[in-house]
Amino acid sequence: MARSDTTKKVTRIQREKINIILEAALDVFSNHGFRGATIDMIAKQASLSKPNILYYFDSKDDIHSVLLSKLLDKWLEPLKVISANGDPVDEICSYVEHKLDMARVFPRESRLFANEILQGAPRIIKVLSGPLKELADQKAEIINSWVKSGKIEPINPYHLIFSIWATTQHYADFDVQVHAVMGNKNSDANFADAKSYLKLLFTRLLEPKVR
Amino acid sequence: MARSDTTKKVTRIQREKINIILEAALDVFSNHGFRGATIDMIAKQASLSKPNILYYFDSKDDIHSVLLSKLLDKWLEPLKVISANGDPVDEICSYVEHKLDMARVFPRESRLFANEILQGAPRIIKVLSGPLKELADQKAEIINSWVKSGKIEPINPYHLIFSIWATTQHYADFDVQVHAVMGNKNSDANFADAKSYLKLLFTRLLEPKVR
DNA sequence: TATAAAATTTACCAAATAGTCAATATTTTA
DNA sequence: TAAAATATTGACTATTTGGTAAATTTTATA
Repeated sequence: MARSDTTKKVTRIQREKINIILEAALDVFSNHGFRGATIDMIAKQASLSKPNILYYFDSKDDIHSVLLSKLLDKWLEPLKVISANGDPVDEICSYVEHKLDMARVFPRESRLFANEILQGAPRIIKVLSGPLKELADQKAEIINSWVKSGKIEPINPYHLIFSIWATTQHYADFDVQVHAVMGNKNSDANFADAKSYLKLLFTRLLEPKVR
Repeated sequence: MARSDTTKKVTRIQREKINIILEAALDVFSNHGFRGATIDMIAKQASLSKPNILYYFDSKDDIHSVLLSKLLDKWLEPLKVISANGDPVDEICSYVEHKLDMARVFPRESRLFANEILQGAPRIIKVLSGPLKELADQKAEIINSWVKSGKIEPINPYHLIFSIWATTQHYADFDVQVHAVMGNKNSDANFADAKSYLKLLFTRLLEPKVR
């Protein structure tokens, strides 16, 4: 059991070192995947010794789980914000914007998540088919109600959600490819372009046509 | 050097075993990533002994490179088909359809590619910034010409391409998440729904508006 | 400031894993 | 069918890696 797990109060050093380790581990896990990462790599990145890392965390798995569970809250949050009351196209576009900002600001978290899903999501499959599914179901219902009331064009709400996830996370998960294709262009300008493109994409899809 | 590398002619057994090994390796690499895969796993999947695998391939890296280079041809091909002469919306929709079919029929290849990109594309970065970029540039030019001639609405062609890649490959790379959210629904029906959704998405984006 | 608690390190171990090699078995061919 | 070429395997090595234990150093506290 790691030192920090005891019921005793957390010291200043524990707080600091745990943060340093998690920060380093996020770097390493997001760039190499779980199996590609080693405790030594994390230790080097954190400028700590390997046994010192294992003084704060039980195991490599332990560090990874802590990162994943911290991530999940952050990851599901933007979807929760979608409200049945707002203007449908605005609500969806805000969601797209929010998700793209996350990809820009938290690319490591996005890749950590992508790595986990790609390997079959062994550690978070229950969250996916539990809380995530419930949240998606709930928002799909809202979207369906917008369709029924004619506020947006008829679409499959689940595939709408998937396409938002896919297009936004792409800029974090596949950024190497994006940069290779776009050349050495300014990354911020690139994100700005992506944002207006995606807002257009989803606006055109949803905006009710004049009949 | 692997037996099969010599200049002598390839025997029946070599041809068969190499295929068996590559097939098994595709399974293992696509599900576990390069570092997560072991030669023992590939050997077990192929029903061969580990030294026997290494009789046909120099190393784990060697197997992986062969898979990657086989994949790249297949992966770039659909984009090549886009022609300046066809109807723009049809051309793009055919491409979307083609890419989605690839995700359905070759999910392992898609995940192999995704794994490689996620880890920074160390082995294929040159292909991305070389042939892939050139191909994308070429097709972007075609798309721009469509915009100029008013055949499609103005959009950034690179982000259009990215969004097609992202939305189609999502169904292979993130299929665990897709299935978790969609429940135990029939996978074929799911792909059919995705296809009509995506065709709608890109048609609405591109179709010139009546003015 | 002396003592207790916390933090860190050095030196390990055991398991996993990539890859080798020589011996053996099988297949092809002259 | 005998010899040559090819294919397969068991036993092995070296390295990497997750993790441990005990000794030492640093920090907090009475």
